Order: sequence, then C-alpha cells, then structure tokens
Amino acid sequence: MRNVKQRRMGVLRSVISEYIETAKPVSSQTIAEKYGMDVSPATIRNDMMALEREGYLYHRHTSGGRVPTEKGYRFFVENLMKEAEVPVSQRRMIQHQFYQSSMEVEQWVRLAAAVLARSTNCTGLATLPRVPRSCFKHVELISIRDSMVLLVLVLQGGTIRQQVLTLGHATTQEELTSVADQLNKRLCCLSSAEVERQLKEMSAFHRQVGQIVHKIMCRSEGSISERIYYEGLANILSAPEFSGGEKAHQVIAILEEGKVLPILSKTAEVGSVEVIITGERSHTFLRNTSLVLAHYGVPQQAIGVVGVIGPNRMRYSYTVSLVQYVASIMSEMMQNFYGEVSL
Amino acid sequence: MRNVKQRRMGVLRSVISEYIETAKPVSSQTIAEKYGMDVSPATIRNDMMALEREGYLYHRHTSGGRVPTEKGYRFFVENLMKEAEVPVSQRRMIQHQFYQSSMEVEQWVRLAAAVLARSTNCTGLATLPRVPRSCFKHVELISIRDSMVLLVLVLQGGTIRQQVLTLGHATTQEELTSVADQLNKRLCCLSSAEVERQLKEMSAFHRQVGQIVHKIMCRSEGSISERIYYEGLANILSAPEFSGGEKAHQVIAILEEGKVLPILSKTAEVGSVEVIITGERSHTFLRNTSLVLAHYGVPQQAIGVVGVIGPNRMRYSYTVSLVQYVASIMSEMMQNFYGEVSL
DNA sequence: AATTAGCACTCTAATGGGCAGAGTGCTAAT
DNA sequence: ATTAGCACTCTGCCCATTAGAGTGCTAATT
Repeated sequence: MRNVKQRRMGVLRSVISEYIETAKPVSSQTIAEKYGMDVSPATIRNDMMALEREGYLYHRHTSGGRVPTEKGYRFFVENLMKEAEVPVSQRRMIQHQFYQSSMEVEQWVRLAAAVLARSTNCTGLATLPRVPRSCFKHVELISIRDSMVLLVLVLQGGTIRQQVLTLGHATTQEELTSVADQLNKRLCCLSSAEVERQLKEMSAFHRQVGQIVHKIMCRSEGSISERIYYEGLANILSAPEFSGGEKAHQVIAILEEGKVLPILSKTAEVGSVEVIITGERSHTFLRNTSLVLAHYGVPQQAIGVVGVIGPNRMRYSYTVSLVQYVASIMSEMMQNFYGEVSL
Repeated sequence: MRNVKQRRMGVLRSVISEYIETAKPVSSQTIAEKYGMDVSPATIRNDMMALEREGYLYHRHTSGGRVPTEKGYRFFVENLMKEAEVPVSQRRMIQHQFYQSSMEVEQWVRLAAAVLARSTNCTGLATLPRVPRSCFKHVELISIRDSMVLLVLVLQGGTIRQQVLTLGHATTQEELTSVADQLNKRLCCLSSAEVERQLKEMSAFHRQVGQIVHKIMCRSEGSISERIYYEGLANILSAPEFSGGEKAHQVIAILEEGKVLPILSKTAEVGSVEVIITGERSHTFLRNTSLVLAHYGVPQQAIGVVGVIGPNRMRYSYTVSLVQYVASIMSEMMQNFYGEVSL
C-alpha cells in the first residue's frame, strides 16, 4: 500500500510530463510503455481513476486519455517535479549577452525578458527595479522657454525622472541654476519623508520646486514598477491551446491591459521562484496560463520581477531553473548600481 | 462609354466598401441591391469581369463573390475613397486626453498609439520624436562608486540620455562636478559636429567624457527613433483574416522583431498621410496588412511617426482622417517643447 | 454597343451515415 | 493488489449527398 501510493504519484508525474511534451491527452498504455512502469495498463488505469477522483486529472470523453487539472499541475510543481539545471553552455551565452549589453538598466530589463522568451518559447516579462525608499541625489532645472522649465531629478541608484513645469512667471536660467544648487545642497541624500520636512523651511519658489521633487520621489517608491516589459508575445500564440480563435486574443489583451500587475506585486523574497497556475479556480481571467516569477535586485534597495508566462502545459522544471538563473544575473548586474551607498 | 467607365469605378468602390464592412466575398447581386445601381446584376457582373481582367479584383472559386486585390485597395485609397471627417465629439475627447496627460513626451507617444488602437480597433503605433541635428544643452556627472560614473546628458528639446561609465581610475564628486561645469561652458548649444571639433582642444579626461557625449548625440540623431511603441496588438487578432492559426503568430512576431522600422523610416512631409498596402507584391513579409502613417513634429527639429496597422480590409477613410488628426495633435504638443530655440 | 434575361455550370458549406481506432470501465480470474 | 479480457463509447475521418450561392455565357433587347 505504501508502494501503491508511490506508484500513483509516479503515474501522475508521467501523465503530466507526457502531456507537457505532446499536448495530447495521455492514455494508460502510453504510460505503461514509455515510462518503464512494471505494471500493466489496467493497473495504470485504476491509478488514473483514483487520481481523477482526487481531482488531479480529468477526461473530457469516455475514450479520450487523461489531462492534468489545475490542481494536478500545482501538485506536480510542488512535489513531483525534478529540477533541471540550465546547461552550462547556455548559462555562458546568457551571461555573455548581459555583459555585452550597454550599461543601462532598461536594456537589461528588456534583455532579461527577451532571453526568457527565446529560451522557453513562451512570453518573457520583466519590470524595472523599484526602490522602496527613494533617496534624493541631484536636481537640475533647465529653462525651455518663457515660463516652462524642465526638471531633471536623479535618485540614488541612477534612476532619472524628468518633468516639465509651467511656472506662473518667467525666469532666467541663472535663477533656475541657483535654485537647483541650493536645493541640491539642502536635499542631498534625503529620503522622500525628509524632503517633505525640509519643504517647510523654504521660500515660496524653492518650495514649489521642492514639492514637485517630493511628488516624483513618492511616485518612484512602492513595491513594483507599474510598467511591465514583455518580449515574445508571439510565442504564446504558437501554443496549440491558444492558437485557435478567441483565446489568443483574450490572453494578449489581458497582458496589454496590465492586468497582470497585481499578480507580480505580491511580495516575495529575492532569489526564490514562484509558480502561479491559473485556471478555473484562481485568477480565472487568465485562463489556463501559468506564470513562473522571481524577484531580483538588492534587498532593501531595488526590487524587480522577471518571469515567464505561458500555457499551463509548460516545461516547469526547465523554466523554473532558467528564471532563477536570469534573476540571479539581474541581481548581480544591479549590485553594481545599488551595491553600496555612495555620494 | 464615358458612363461605363464611371460606373465601373463605382462598382469597384462598392465592392471594396462592402468587403471592408462584411469581410465576405461580394456578389453582383449585393452591389446591385445595396448600392443603388440602376442596372441589373448581369451588368455588374460584366463590370466585375472587366475589373478582374485589369487586376483590381479576383475570386478564388467559380461561385464565390469578388475580393479586392492589393492593386484594388491601392486604387481605392488613391482615387475612390471619400474622406470621412472625425466627428467633433471624438476630436474633443482625444484632445482632452492629451491635455490631461502629464507633460512627458513618452506619455504622449504611448497615448497616441493607444488612442489610434482604440478608435480603429487595429494596432496603433508611434515612435518618439527624433531630432535630425541634436544640440547639446547640459551634462551632469554623478559618482556612483569607485570609478563608476553616471553621465546624464540633456539635449535641446528636453531629451535625456543616461549612461554609466567606468573610468580607469577613481575620482571624487568634486572633480566630476568641475569637469561637467567646464564641459557645459564649452559645449553649450553646439551640434554634434561642433562638439567633435571641440574635443581636440581638451585635456585627456575632458576629452574622454566629451567623446561619450559626442557618441550619444550622434546616436540620438537620424530620421526615426529605432523603437516603436505598439498598443492594441490584441486588436489585430480579432480580424477574421488573422484569427486562424499561423498567420496571427507571424504578424505579431514581425511587429515584435522591429521589422516594420524600415517602412517608417521613409521620409515624408509632416502633415501628409501615407497609406501602405502590403500583399503579394510589396512588403511580402507583412502579408495582407495595411499601414496608415503620418509624420508629426516640428520640421527641422523633431520628427516622429504615428500610425495604424491592420488588415488590408480596413476602414481607410476614417483611419486616414484619424491618423491625420492625431498627428496634428502630436505636432501641436511638440511645439511646446521644440517650438522656439531656447538656451 | 451596351444592357439584360435566362440558364447551365461550378464550387462551397453543411449534413449525415458509416467505419476504424483509441481508450476506457467493468468483471472475473490470478 | 494486479491483471487479462471484453464490451462499450466516443472521436475523427471519409464519403456522398444536397442546397444554395454566384458566376459565365449566349441570345435577345434597347
């Protein structure tokens, strides 16, 4: 009876592996033959019936093979899956690409998504790293014309924000430069809360600019960047489960509309990989897709997400390792920026 | 005989209009009935045969109605189409959205693409405006740590570029600030070519930074930004001609891979709208899609592209007007930035 | 010469029957 | 607990049939 339980799990694993590979409902015979079970198909059938009763499998038609359920996939990922290492050659290739790319955070983020997309043949996603506590570094005011001013704000870690202000009155560049200089002296290295406190002691014009700075700083804080970079959207269409008709349309529309964001925002440790399986029960708007996500970055300083989105029928073992690897590279890259506090 | 020619063109217009509306091959009867022709279906049939002989229509099956060819669409757009004004209510709505959005160029570009996508139910696209001759405005050097430096370059018109440099040796922030100050004095308002000329007279460290500045400036010049913003990618999947199988995949893949860029780069006047119809003859890689494009911006200062990409079977009259309108709004917005030269 | 009616012809799309194959579920034997 | 055997069910495919749509041609009409 101990044996039976064990074999049953083996059957479940085999069914899911087979289904992931072939995308076709799998029969008791296939399992018996291809997966070196030392029992007859009839036994496998009994096991499958049991697994179906427990909710891990189902079949549409009397004579169609079995297909994993949402619960089945989840159990597979949590208990049955064998981790598959990313081959060294591929690691090297990926690493190479990162070190070749120009030193820009946005580049890295897009590259991460692209690498994930290419290697998994699913859609890759990534967000810019976000700081939980932003820190003022430098502000620049540049006169555009009349009363319009371009404000450039540099935050700790090299994040740059720009905004155009329309002042009530005309100013000269000299005046703007002097205001910027004074703000730089007063605000350097302050957090958004500290900046706000400083505002009270400023003259009207300085305060006006300072308030904008404060607003931008607050907007830059928070768990996850609101913009998601996708690469390989086309890949998701090549999956047979989406290629037909309306479904493809729906999935792409959901991604475009940014409805995935709340899923990414769940906080998680840097380093660990999370697998989310959507279906009839959870996240029903994303029908039958799975996400493999990892947070990257420097804890307490800047956190972003990389991941993969594809059909439930996904090579989890490989994908999980790959996402983990890409996240680790991204973390490494970020260390260079956010590593030690400077200036 | 004058009459015959004229009616024949009328038939062509009706066939294309009908096909655009229904997506089904159109028969002689439909035309005779729905389009107030005062002739019998038999006459229409003769006309259709003539039009087919001339290459404007074709039919797959003996008993299937007629469908426009690439040439047919092109003729329609150039000669037959009746311009359809964008309704005032919609104009107002669009204008409102632009004036509500924050003062950021990237926001506008994405908004333009989104507006076009929503209104036409096709995919909207837009590029950032690009300057043909960039003009130095301000540089900032910020020490990140050790020998790593963040270079922030502001160009005429508010474009901001950043790059991380790794110097061969450690420096202090004071030193960097002084270098930046000197560069700002020497390079202010210079073009990339003039910057290059200045380089020769600089000391080693200054020249090193100056070269980077020059490289970034050159990279920022050229006809069209290399990055295309798409919105409403999902929309293109809802077109019946793409919803089936492999084709959808191909189209999205082509857009993602940036293969559309060369098409956008063809220079054209700001204000005019260009319609590109792809098919068996031209741009065959983009099978059966059409692009409606317009350049926006301030001539000689900053030019970008907005447009729509969708199936050949597209409401050209409306789309052309809309693209024109959005381009004009974008131009208007840009005036505020690039309008008059200022420091 | 241009238009039209009439009609045969062609091709599609939909329908339904029949058949082979896959795979199950049950029962009874081991 | 496992297995062999077998009946049963459902799918997918092929085929023939049919209805309908729409053309192309010819001959008549204006």
